[in-house]
Amino acid sequence: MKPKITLKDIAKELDVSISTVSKALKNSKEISKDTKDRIKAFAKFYNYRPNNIALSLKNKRTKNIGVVIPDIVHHFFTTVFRGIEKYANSKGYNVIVCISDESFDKEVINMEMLANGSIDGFILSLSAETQLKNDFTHLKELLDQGIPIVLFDRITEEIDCDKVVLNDRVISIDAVEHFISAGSKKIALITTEDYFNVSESRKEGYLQALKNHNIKVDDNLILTLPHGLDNTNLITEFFQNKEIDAVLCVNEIFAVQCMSIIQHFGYNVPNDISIIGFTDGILSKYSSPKLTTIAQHGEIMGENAAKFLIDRMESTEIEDAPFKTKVIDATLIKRGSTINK
Amino acid sequence: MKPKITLKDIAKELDVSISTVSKALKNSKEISKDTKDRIKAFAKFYNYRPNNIALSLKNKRTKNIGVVIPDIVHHFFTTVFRGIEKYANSKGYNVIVCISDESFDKEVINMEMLANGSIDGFILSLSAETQLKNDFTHLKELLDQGIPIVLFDRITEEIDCDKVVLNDRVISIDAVEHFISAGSKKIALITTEDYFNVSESRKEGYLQALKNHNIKVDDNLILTLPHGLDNTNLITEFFQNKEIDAVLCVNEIFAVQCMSIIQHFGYNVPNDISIIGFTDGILSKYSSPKLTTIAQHGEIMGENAAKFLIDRMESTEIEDAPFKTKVIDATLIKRGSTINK
DNA sequence: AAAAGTTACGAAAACGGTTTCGTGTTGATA
DNA sequence: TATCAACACGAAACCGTTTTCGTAACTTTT
Repeated sequence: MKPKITLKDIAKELDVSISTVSKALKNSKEISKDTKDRIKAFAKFYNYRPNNIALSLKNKRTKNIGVVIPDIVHHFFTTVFRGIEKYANSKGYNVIVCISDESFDKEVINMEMLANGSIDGFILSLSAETQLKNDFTHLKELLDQGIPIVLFDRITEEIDCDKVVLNDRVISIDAVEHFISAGSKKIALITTEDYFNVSESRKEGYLQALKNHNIKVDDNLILTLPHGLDNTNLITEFFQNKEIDAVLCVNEIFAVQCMSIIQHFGYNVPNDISIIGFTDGILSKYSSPKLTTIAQHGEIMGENAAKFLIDRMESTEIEDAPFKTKVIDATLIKRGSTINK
Repeated sequence: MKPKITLKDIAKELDVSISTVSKALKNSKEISKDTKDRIKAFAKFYNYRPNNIALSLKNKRTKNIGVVIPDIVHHFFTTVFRGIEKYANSKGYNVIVCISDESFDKEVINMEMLANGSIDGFILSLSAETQLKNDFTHLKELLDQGIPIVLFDRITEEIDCDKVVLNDRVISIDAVEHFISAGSKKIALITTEDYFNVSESRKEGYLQALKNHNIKVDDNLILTLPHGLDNTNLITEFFQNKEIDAVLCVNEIFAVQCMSIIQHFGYNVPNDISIIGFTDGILSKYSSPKLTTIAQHGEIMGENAAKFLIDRMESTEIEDAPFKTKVIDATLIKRGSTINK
């Protein structure tokens, strides 16, 4: 066991001062070539590496980013996280993850914990509870302290900061129009309770598309599911005694559940009923038929969020740049669960 | 914008020394009640929180854990991670994640980066490349420096440290015996290349079970798939012109791919061919029929790994405790893809 | 009233770096 | 030979804590 070596150790061993060692290792021309060579050789031999903590304290920056997400066992968030990690790493940053578990308190506690010096900035997607409570004082306080925040996907208008979102509304219109162009008229929507701004936008898009094509909205064709339960029965019920020829689902789980139920009733997907889901995850790729889905490009969202944050943290401008919102274009990936002309 | 307040700020403002402030906030009885009250009130008002970095430097411990996993967009690893995060958080630790992306170099670089003071210990699952190269010098060096490491799932015998693994071999035997007890005789195995020790153990279990029941091993019934490609064609080919009545797959993707292909051939699952896969993820739950799977209890593995690490880091024993290996019992979850008596 | 013990606080070192500034020694210049 | 710049290095401050130790100013004991 050989403990980590410090500047002090090197200085003592070579009988020079700590400052000389520090300068030598940074190749300062204040130090003679001879001394530099001695010190460098010694440092290399003992595998000297500067202590990150000491550097953080000195530089008042940790090169750590805090990422707070509601869930990690979730395809979309993991892809976003991968994008964040990738970009951050390429810029020399490390990523500390906290999972809010959809809880307001956990979100607050974790962020306060990290804000006391552990990180230089946050990337965050709001927990369900936070969105429900509409309480963002914790975010405001952090911004007040000068800690930059980037919100993605589950954002709020209440907070002025950089944001990365999907064009949920527009892509929903596209999806519904994809149904319509194949002749569908009775288009259903399966969504979650509205306090998620993303669900809201998707519903808006759905309604807008119907309106654009003079299709009357039928509230019976909209199913709003509660959060976190097994919804199989509700969905089964929903499809009974209804004429439906297409379904837009706000996630791929609903989509694949629909598909099972529909097929179980003896209908054919896509010929009798077409399906589109959000999230181009593993379920969509391995179902049969494969699901037509809306790819959210989580990795790109993550990269963009990380870039926003790092740019802001590293900006030396006296005047802070205005906050930006980046809209990522979702893509409709046409596969076997829809009729694609 | 109100920047973070420090002990020094409080001291100057209240005209006392820094040490007095520090002691007062820790409720030291060296300080008079009057002074303590003044300082506490002031600190509370300005929302004073000690700086984590300064504490880390002083205490020589960061309360950060480094987690290095090959992939994050992967059900098993995310569940393990959730377990780690949960337990670590409950003990006041934060988690820094690095994704090795199955690359040896990334694994090495990330770990060396973090080892310079950023973390107190590692939890790690080896990258594919590392297992292939069989080069563990980076781990040995870290252990040499006194940094504790816990390995999970993708481990190696070469390194002496705490480990958390699944009883892959035994559960594979159980799975195959579940097939046999339903009358299956022609049992196939679909696995990945062998440098994953987990695949190896699963194959051993498969072979052992056949042996136990005097079933002759047929190499044609074992399909070894390369890593990272679309294997649909290989699997389709595999099933052609063969008598197979059961398939054990080392992951749920293979399992669900098999099921699609089998059903596409017009066979019934489970009546004609039964299927069992590893990983009780989203695919297994939402396929039809639902997959009989081997639940790996990732969350429990994660909790155990975190507990091992934190116990070791916090142990004050002079003599280090011997390294332990915790075997997590997998569970066979019987669902629709097998005949369950 | 002198000695001893409390009380309540401050000074300073330490953690491991970086960086500014000062300074003794050299060699070149006037 | 006195002056000055260049060179090569060290001292010390600083980042924000904790903690040991020293010490005035009282209070208590004898």
